Amino acid sequence: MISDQGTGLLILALHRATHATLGALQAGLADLDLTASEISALANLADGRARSIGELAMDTATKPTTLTSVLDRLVRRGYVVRQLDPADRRSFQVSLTAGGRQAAGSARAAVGDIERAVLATVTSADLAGFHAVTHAIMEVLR
Amino acid sequence: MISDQGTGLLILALHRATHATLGALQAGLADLDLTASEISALANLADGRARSIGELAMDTATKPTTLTSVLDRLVRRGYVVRQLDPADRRSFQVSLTAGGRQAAGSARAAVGDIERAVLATVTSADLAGFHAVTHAIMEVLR
DNA sequence: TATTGTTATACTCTATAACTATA
DNA sequence: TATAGTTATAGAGTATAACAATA
Repeated sequence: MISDQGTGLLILALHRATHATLGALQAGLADLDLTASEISALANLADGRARSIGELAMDTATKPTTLTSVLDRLVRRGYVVRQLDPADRRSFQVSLTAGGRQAAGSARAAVGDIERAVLATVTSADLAGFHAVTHAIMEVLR
Repeated sequence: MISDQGTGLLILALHRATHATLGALQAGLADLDLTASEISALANLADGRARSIGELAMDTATKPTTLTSVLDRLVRRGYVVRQLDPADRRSFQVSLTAGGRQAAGSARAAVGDIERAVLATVTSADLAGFHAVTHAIMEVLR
């Protein structure tokens, strides 16, 4: 049943779910000692595609200035590398190292574990609706 | 179309949408000079119901220790009050002041503005699906 | 001139552990 | 003993503005 018509409950539910998943991910990946932002960066990079800082900032909905320190830590731990983009030497291409691929795999797996548990209890129409709403949010705020 | 089956894309989409709305809310409420956590606390209290710190922590999916400083600032600005719960004097009842009701109303309105724009572009089945998924997330992580 | 990303700075968010008061 | 919330502490997230290098 639909009970909110612009009351803000949709956004509050969104935020609650996000906070809850971030907390669970940090707990589930406690042995890797990763912060929420580090998990988010790794989970996004887990597809193996190299990205500029700006692209990664868009993917994680953060700002480049935030990513600087997140990436500094991931570089220090040997999980990612920054390589100058030959095509635009103002910009870096960020990619995973071999060790980083393993950590990113764990992050993506932990995210996937939560997701599978959720998918087991909703219909595919529900899932499609969820994606439609999050997509609409990004469009509205674009 | 449904393209993810436990790949983690659902959770990544959730986090992106949250970050995007928090950024937009802070920008839209710039004249009130509120942080994301303050907006979240006010938006939750906007229904007028007094809550214990623990309840508010559950509503916002944060920890009581985080709320201490958030509430300190809101108290200092005259938006909320902490009153000892006579029924359990270890605990506080947090509620809005008159000024706080106004600020909370603005926060809830800003949240509602985004929500209405989103609702205008999705079906009610999509919305129901969204709620089913966020609810399932909270259940899975409970 | 505009853009990419970093640096510097100043707050805010967050967790853990220790603590106080109450149950 | 257990629970509600605060305090202390330390590290991480965030924004803004200034900056360097490149386009």
